[in-house]
Amino acid sequence: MRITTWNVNSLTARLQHVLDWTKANPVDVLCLQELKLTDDKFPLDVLRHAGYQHCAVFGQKTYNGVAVLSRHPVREVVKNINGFADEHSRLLSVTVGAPQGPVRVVNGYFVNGQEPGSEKFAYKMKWLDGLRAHVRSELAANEKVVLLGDFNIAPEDRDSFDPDGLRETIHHTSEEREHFRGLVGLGMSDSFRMFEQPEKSFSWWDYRMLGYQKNRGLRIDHILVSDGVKALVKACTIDRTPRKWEKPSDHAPVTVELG
DNA sequence: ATGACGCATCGAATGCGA
Repeated sequence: MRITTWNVNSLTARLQHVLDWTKANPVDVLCLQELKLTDDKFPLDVLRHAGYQHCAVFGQKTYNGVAVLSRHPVREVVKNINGFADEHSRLLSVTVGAPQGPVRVVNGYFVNGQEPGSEKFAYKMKWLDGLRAHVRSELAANEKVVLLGDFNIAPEDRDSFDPDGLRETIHHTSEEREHFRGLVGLGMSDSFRMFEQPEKSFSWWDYRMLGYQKNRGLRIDHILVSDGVKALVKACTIDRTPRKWEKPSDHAPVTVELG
């Protein structure tokens, strides 16, 4: 069973990439972020035809928007963070009826935050407070929990192409990293770091100034797993292939394989 | 400090991303 997270930066602009990628990589569950479309514009029929019979969608016009595409039934769909009023569509929690037993999948498009000290950064911190409480309750209620998505946090220096030059800038601040460790502290593991990985492994590269060609990137897309999932994890990989295609998303898909 | 690139918005210039 494979579960993938991919920030597509507009599903409308990236639909063909999603179809091409899933044809080559028919993962069981595909979690998307930054749909940038409303629910009524979601290409449900096309994705069903591609094998994703069970879709949960939480869209928004122009910005944000998340979805879970699944080959197995999904149930108990929850939009956004319980008890946290939010104008944005950023979090979608579903239970996937997997062959190995139910897996609670929490798909997030975390707040960017723009700049430390800004209002948007304060919103990011509040959102992360709410998320931690949300994940704590999911862990209390479910043995198998997967928290994945675009975290907009580079957890460690090795997750950035320029950790010294970018120290305490957005995605690199101590507060953001403390929040990442807080999520891990609830009893979750960064599946990517369970395995030996190439140096300078990133999941996002700036469109500008040949960011991808120079591998000036960040690892900000993550898959965290609860202890009940950890024992099943066989691999976690970033697929840079679609980043080389014409008109790519600036993010690459990240996939965890469960045995 | 600014812009660089891409996407969305009713039609051009701007906001936003990371």
